[in-house]
Amino acid sequence: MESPKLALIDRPSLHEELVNRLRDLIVEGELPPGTRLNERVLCERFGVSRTPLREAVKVMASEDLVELLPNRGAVVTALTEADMRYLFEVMGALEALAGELACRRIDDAALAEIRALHYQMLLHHTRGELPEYFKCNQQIHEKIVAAAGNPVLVATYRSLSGRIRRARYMANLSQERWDHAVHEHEQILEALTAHDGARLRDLLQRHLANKFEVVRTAIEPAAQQVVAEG
Amino acid sequence: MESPKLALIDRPSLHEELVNRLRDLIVEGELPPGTRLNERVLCERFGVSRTPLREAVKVMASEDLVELLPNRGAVVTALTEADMRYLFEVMGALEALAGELACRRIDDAALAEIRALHYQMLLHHTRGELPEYFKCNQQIHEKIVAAAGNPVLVATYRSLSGRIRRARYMANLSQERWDHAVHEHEQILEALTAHDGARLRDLLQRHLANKFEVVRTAIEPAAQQVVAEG
DNA sequence: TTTTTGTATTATGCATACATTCAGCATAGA
DNA sequence: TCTATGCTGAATGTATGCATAATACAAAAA
Repeated sequence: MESPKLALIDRPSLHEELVNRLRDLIVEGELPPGTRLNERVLCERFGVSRTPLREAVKVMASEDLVELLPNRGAVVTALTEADMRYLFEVMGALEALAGELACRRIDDAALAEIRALHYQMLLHHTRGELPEYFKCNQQIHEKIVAAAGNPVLVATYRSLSGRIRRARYMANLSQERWDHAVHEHEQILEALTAHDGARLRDLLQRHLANKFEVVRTAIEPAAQQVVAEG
Repeated sequence: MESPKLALIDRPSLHEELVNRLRDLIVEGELPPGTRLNERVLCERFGVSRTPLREAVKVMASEDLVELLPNRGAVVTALTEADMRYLFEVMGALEALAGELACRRIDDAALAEIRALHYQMLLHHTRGELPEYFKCNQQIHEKIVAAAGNPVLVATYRSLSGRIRRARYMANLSQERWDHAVHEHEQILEALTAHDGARLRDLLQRHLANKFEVVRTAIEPAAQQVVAEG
């Protein structure tokens, strides 16, 4: 009698929980780039001691979410336009790979899920509900990556994606660009349905490149703000 | 008068140093997969207290070099054959991207460096010096990735590469496969010299796929050993 | 003999205390 | 008035202490 996996309670350790909480604070903009992470303040805020907090900060530093200044603690990483370009470049390659693999490996259930998300996204588009649109959009991309059936790919993608999600929150794209993005998603769904790996690869890579353009214009004012604060 | 960067002494913090040391121990096989990391033992070994050691372990866990068992510490991650395949799949995509970008962005100096490494590698091949060959090989791939001029790509590649380097150490490839790998490298250098991005992309991706086959056969006995220990 | 339960030991998780470094400010000298 | 130097406070880096969870072993019961 051994079916342990189901009953396993995985209570996340404190430092893991802190990584998540801190990541959220950064993504949601409560800790904008350049902010210094004061240990005492954060300890009081979360009601924990310094040890797990510091462990969390170190992990976040290894993920480039914060930067460690020797003897001066950690500051939230500020993404320059160049950094964004680098990130999108790599994510483009990862999504391209994901698309190609997904076309080979995806099953009908997963395809149906993505299709459902797609039409829900279309709805949000016609209603002009930008945040909900972004959410669906993000989920579709994650599902495609997941459909590739490669856990390393998923983890790598998620890590990079987490670093630009902050920029997504402030993205305010024009109606024209929005329409175009939706059109690209139509094509993406077509290619995936047809299991046309080569086409999906190209579509996703170009889609990412366009997305970068959107974000690029969006972060410019924010970048200036950071400079002003620094 | 502000040219500070040159004089900056960046003494790596203790936990960073520990990450490097521990990583080396894992890569060199002194801490084989499945080994439990006993904090007290490691603290005595490195002459540090538990705090920085624990920070290092948490960072390594976020890089999947070790696995955290709640209340039972960390164990060195055991790579299954499937894990290796996943890793090579993603690294193949990254190297493919690197190759394409490198053809566009590489300068003559970097190209000359890679060429020098290449011929040194050939020398080690003809002399049958496997470890030295691996070293040159690894450096060539890293240089190509670096030539792509994308720091995110470099960091991502390095992280994944670090996880399979252990397997490389025990790889014992046949003369036939070795000759073939060298031949592939000849073609890689050709494509890079010709700045033929599309070709280099294909070459690198196939090269990685072949490399996986080599490593795959190499890790089988090791995998069984892990099972026996567990 | 096998299984189960209780106890002791050990190691981890978290909290706290000590040491060191850095930044800010004030003061003294030019 | 401006600059440089020394001091003070505060925050980080490191070490250690305490509580708890897990493992191993032993003993008892089936």
